[in-house]
Amino acid sequence: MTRTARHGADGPPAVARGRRPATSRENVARAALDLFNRQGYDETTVDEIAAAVGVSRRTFFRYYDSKREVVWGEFDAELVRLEEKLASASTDEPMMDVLRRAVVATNRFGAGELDELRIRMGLISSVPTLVAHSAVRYAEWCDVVAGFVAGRIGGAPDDLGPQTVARAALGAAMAAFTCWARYDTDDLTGEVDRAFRLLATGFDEDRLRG
Amino acid sequence: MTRTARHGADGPPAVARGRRPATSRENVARAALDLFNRQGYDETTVDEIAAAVGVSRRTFFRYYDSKREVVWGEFDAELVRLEEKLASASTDEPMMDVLRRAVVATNRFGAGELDELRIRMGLISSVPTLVAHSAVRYAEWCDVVAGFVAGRIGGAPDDLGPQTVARAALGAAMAAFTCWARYDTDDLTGEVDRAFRLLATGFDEDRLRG
DNA sequence: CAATTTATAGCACCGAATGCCAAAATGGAA
DNA sequence: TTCCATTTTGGCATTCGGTGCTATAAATTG
Repeated sequence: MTRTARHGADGPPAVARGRRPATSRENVARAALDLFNRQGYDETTVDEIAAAVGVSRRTFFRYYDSKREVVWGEFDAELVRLEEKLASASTDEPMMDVLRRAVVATNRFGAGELDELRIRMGLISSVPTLVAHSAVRYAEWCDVVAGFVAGRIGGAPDDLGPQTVARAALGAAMAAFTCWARYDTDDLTGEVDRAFRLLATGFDEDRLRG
Repeated sequence: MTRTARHGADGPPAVARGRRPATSRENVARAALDLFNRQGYDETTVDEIAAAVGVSRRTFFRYYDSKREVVWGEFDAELVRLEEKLASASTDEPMMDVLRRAVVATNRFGAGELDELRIRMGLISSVPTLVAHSAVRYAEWCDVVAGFVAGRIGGAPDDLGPQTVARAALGAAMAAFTCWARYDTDDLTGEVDRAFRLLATGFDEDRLRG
């Protein structure tokens, strides 16, 4: 991260020296998502976003490293929360239960955030460029889960066991998210919960039908 | 696919009219992989690949739609084989057993192919651009599996059940592949088999340790 | 006012990718 | 052989995302 203190979450407020920022990450994201939503992701150029915000193209790239990153918002923070939940869980609770509850917990959103989240997830799961980029972001998510699993069963996070669990868990989470984003169900956490319960039963065919 | 008959697999041989191709997909792939392997993917420009093959940059893009596609070789054909295996399986055999055996079967490679495959998989799982693109390719794989699962348990391929199984299965396959590509084990199918058995037992903790 | 700090704008540049058109190379028919 | 249809190639212009560099604008502090 080469981002300045202004964009980060930590550090003292540090009274504003120097020139004031012309906008904010939130502002840029709002303008960009609005354009993506109206005219499509690929049909929206960085120049247009910058113009909509009222800054230069070069400045856009100081707020977001790339056009695709805009859609991901503050995903980093969610990763940290997941890691904390997993680390603080009781070692008595079965591994897959801990995992399910942690993923469910990190994906609770207020009613006000759901609309924007649905737009974001709809884009991420349908625009090829963003589908592609999601693999990079989700790899970080996988690393967190693999680390947790390795801690539980022993061995390295890169071993087959932890890797299989982590990537399969990611698959379950992605399935829940895309189903939620596409259909009208408001119950995101419910979908996540169901997906992880299916996963933990080894995809029992009767349960899948039920 | 806007590719000409020459590159496709079907249609009559159709005696060569017109100008002869200056090279072939295989040729381009060999030259490209060699360069990727020696100097890195990002450090290799399309111009270099084209020069190595002895064609123009523009012609390179007639053999492969993009630089990243080169690494994927003839992945399409493998998809077709997977679909056939799944469709021809006995309906008596448990779903997850069918799936495991089909994936194992479509990933048997001769000793001569393994070295190149390891290079391909090493790139796919380590170069960010290719990690990203893998999501697009693997989405097609998921569609095949989700279709199979939906056929077994009823409902639409887009429903939560089939999507969860398909994406989790993909995760297991990816875990097996990356572990195989990184370590020295020559037993690719063994890794795939193990990953899918873990998946089908719901990640039993004892089995994971064993 | 001057010095320092921070953010911005603008420019040049690179590489991937696409559309377009002319030229080369081949086989077949007149 | 000559002409034509066919197919591939090559080169050019263009678009777009992304990066490095530099000058400048705006703000606080002394």
